[in-house]
Order: sequence, then C-alpha cells, then structure tokens
Amino acid sequence: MLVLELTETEKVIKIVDELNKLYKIREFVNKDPYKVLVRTILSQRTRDENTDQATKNLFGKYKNIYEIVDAPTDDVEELIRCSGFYRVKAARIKEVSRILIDQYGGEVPDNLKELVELPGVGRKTANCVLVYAFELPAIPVDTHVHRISNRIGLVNTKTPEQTEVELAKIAPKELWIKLNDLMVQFGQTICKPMSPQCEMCPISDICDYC
DNA sequence: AAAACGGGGGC
DNA sequence: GCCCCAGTTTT
Repeated sequence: MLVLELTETEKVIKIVDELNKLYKIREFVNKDPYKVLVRTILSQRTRDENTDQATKNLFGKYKNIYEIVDAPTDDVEELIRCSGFYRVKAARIKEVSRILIDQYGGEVPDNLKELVELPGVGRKTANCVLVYAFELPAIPVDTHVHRISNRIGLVNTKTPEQTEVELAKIAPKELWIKLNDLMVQFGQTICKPMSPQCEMCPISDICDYC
C-alpha cells in the first residue's frame, strides 16, 4: 500500500477533517465570557462530564459574576464538588470574580496578556477563553493536545507552550478554533493517555504510534 | 495502594 | 525546570 507523504499542514487539515466527522464542535455556555472563564477553571485537570455537571450546578443557583462573588464559599464548594479540586477552584473563581469587578468593570478581558495575569489563569485557560468566548484564533494546549500532537508525530516538543508555538506554525488559522475541542474529545475516547484504542482510530494511516 | 489525570504557581 | 497542590479515576 502506498504511503501518503503529507506535509505537516496537510496532516492537520486531514486530522481536523476526520475528527470533525466523529465529534461535534461544542459551544460552551453560550459564549458568555465570564461563564466560559469559570467553566474553564472548573475544567482544569478534570473530565468533561464532571466539568459540565459542576458548571450546571453553579450557574443554576448563581446567575452571574455579582451573585457568585457574594455567594458563601462553602456553598460554591459544594456545588462544584463533583469536579474535583473544588476548594482551590472555588477560591480561584471567587478571587478572579473580585478582580474582574474591581478592575475590569465586571467584564472579562479579551487578550492573553491581561487574562494570564488573573490568579488561576494560565496560558491554557486564557486561550480557552479567547477561543470559546471571543472566537479569536488561539490554541489551548492541555495534556490531550500535547500528548496527541507528539504521539502522532505532528510536533516533537517537550512543553505545552512549545506545542502551541509549533501547532500555530503548521495549522491554518481558521482551524485553530477547532483543534483543542476535537483533540480533547479524541483524547478522551480513542487516543487515550494510557491505553489508546488504535483499532478504531480514524487517523491511523498518518500515525505510526502503534 | 499507587499512579495518573483536560494546570497553575512559586521558586 | 522542578516541585507542590488536592479530589477522582484508572491500573
């Protein structure tokens, strides 16, 4: 069988295309920047099911930033308990909310520089806000994106930030917005960290991992 | 019972 | 870069 020789850019296009047949691009909490930010903090080192449940619990009771900043911390902790790391996350959410109200008029900044200055917001979380709330081109690199990109030989990097830089070079900009969400779903269901289900992988023809 | 897991921060 | 943090899931 003829082995296709694709450029890295062509590989990205193919990967997005194939994964897009399998998974839907999700729209997180109606692109409300504050809710996206909170949901993303809740998602840190956490699976989707638990993230979604915690997000529902929290915003089911407290509607916006002003209600959350005044909410009792133990109640917030209880509502988001199912997402794990709930004490840290509750503290971060309340701290960030306070800062946004005090310094940004209750709005979420739409640029990387100001976002990463917020406590509990690193590069991955900030990029998620830019992509999912503001629809700006950014590539949130979590461990799924980092692992998969390296596993299939798309990049050869050591840190997530290096992966972000390399992916930005080879991926067409209009695809950036899809990369994280597709790879996360792929990483949770097929290209898993420990036991990848290579037999049902839609992109095995461009991957020699197995 | 470990070890790993959709990060972030402090040093 | 290394280590710590801290609930949950997987091995």
